[in-house]
Amino acid sequence: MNEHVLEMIELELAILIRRTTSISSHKKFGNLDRSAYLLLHQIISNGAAGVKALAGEFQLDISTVSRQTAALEQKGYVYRIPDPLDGRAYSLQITELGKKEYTENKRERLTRIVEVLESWSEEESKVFGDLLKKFNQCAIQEQ
Amino acid sequence: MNEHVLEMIELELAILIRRTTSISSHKKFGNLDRSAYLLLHQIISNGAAGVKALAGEFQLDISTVSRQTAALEQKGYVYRIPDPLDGRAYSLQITELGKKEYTENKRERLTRIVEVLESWSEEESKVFGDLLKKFNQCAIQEQ
DNA sequence: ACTATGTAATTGTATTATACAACCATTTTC
DNA sequence: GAAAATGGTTGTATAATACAATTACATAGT
Repeated sequence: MNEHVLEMIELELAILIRRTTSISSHKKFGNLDRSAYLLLHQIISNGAAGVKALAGEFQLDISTVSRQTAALEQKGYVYRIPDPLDGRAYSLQITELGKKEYTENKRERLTRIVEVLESWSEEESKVFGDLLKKFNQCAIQEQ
Repeated sequence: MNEHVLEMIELELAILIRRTTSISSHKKFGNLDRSAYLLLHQIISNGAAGVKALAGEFQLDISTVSRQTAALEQKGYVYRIPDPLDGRAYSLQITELGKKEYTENKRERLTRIVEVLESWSEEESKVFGDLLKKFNQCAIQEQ
């Protein structure tokens, strides 16, 4: 593989992440930080899940996700369903309010993306999306 | 623009950033966190620069970069050159040790990228790199 | 059946990256 | 030359995270 291409990917990823994280932390997008947003996404699209499963999904420590989900519950975005087979466990289910907040947030994020991609062709955007998705999938298979 | 494509990009970017930041902070790559790595990159490829310029480049607060560069100096990766025309200012220049550390770190990062892109064609990788770069450029023009 | 060990989750504590505000020392402007 | 602006540092607060200890329940081995 061409070294130059790899270097470009490596550098641009680093830059992307640097810039995006400095925007998103502290000046959080709407009401939800990135963690909260993705937790809600996960619960909405893959159904109720426990803390452990969510932590695994994002490669975060369970304690971190425990606090994050507690915050979501406190805001009324999710609620707990005790696991009928296991007295220790429960799963987190989305509420209407949570769905609303997620959708609102997603709209804001999309607006931002649209601005950035203003000058892109449909084709180019599609390729970019596909490759990002593929990259994420490949990345999770590693490690 | 097709809504579905935008949603995919938005989601995959969020996932990418979530995963990558949880890997890189706390389990930092080698000796350099992402900030330090990009600061060294910037100094190496664009020459000596002051704290303010570096902060602008990464959209970080000056105080943050001041501390980060102080840490780099303390480790011997950069040194200060007082600005001959302005007694308040100076620029940060890379040292041999800094260059070495950067190169070493870059190699580790590349190794990781190579693993992820193992199954990708050269062509696909190139397109991905180009689009990432374009995305970053477009993103900086906004905002 | 009882004890061991394992496991889902929470809570305590420490660290790190960050921002904002106050400040210091110069430089520029009027 | 005084006032305002500027480059940089330091104090302080916050947020996200990890790791360790703990709690409460579950499972396995004898």
